[in-house]
Amino acid sequence: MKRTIVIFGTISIVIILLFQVSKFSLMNTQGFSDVFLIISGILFIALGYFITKLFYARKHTNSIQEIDIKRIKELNISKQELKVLGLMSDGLSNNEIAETLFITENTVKSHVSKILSKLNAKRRTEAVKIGRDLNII
Amino acid sequence: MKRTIVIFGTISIVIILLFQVSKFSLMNTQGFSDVFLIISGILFIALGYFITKLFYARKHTNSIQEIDIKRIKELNISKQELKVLGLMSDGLSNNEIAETLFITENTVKSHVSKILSKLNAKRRTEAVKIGRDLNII
DNA sequence: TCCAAACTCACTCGAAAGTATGATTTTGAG
DNA sequence: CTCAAAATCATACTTTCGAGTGAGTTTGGA
Repeated sequence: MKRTIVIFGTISIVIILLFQVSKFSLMNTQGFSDVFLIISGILFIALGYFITKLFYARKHTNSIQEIDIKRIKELNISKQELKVLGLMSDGLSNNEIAETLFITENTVKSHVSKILSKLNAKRRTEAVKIGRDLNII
Repeated sequence: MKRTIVIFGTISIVIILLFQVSKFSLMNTQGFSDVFLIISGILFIALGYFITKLFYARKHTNSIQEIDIKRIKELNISKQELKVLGLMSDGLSNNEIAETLFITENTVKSHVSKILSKLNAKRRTEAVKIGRDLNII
């Protein structure tokens, strides 16, 4: 918020200054100067460039997919289930997941089953895909 | 290539036109006009905006991980195997893959087996993970 | 404290997945 | 045209998954 205000304030000031400088230059010079016009144009283009870059940078960092906690809660997926899902997406077998989490394979199986039903998936590969698409993993 | 030339040509023309219009307007008007200056500035800013957006769009599509054809050849993965791998990563079963590609499940199995050995994976989920990491899918 | 949800585990059974081997047909590059 | 690689399919066998059911234990919040 604060940052937004500072940035937009700065931009506004720069624009106003640009216009003022432009006006003075044009008014005080009798012989009109091509060079000035070109410089002025370039400055404005540069301004457009920075503004656009700013917005793009913002959008970009936002789209670097952070895990969607809200959706996890909506789907009623528990902590342990999420861990299991993550290990599934790493390509581990039920047995390997069991060893990683210090639980039995049977327990892993029951977690997996619940994950599949909650994500509406038929297979673990599908669950992983859905999990990825929903930004859950 | 062609597209690049067209785009840059267009931009060049627009810029030149803008400068010409600016010059004429300023020379023919005795009383200097604020309105004109503002419009001119906005136009230039818009130009900067479009140019920047163009470059960003290009960079962006490039950074959206294009498939690494070189590595596919290094790993000696064939076309059909790649298709199968892609369908695996979509969470399809061997049977579904078979129906999608109009081949039998047995054939799919042999493809999958080859993929697993080529990617050094023990399971299809692992193969998918490796494939993703290597930008093969 | 009490309870629902989460976590844990087990057992069975059927369905997928994966291995191994071998054989035939297509295809593409030289 | 030729030949190797790719693609196709099959059969038999093993392993892993996943469904379904049931039940004991933890845990966090009202």
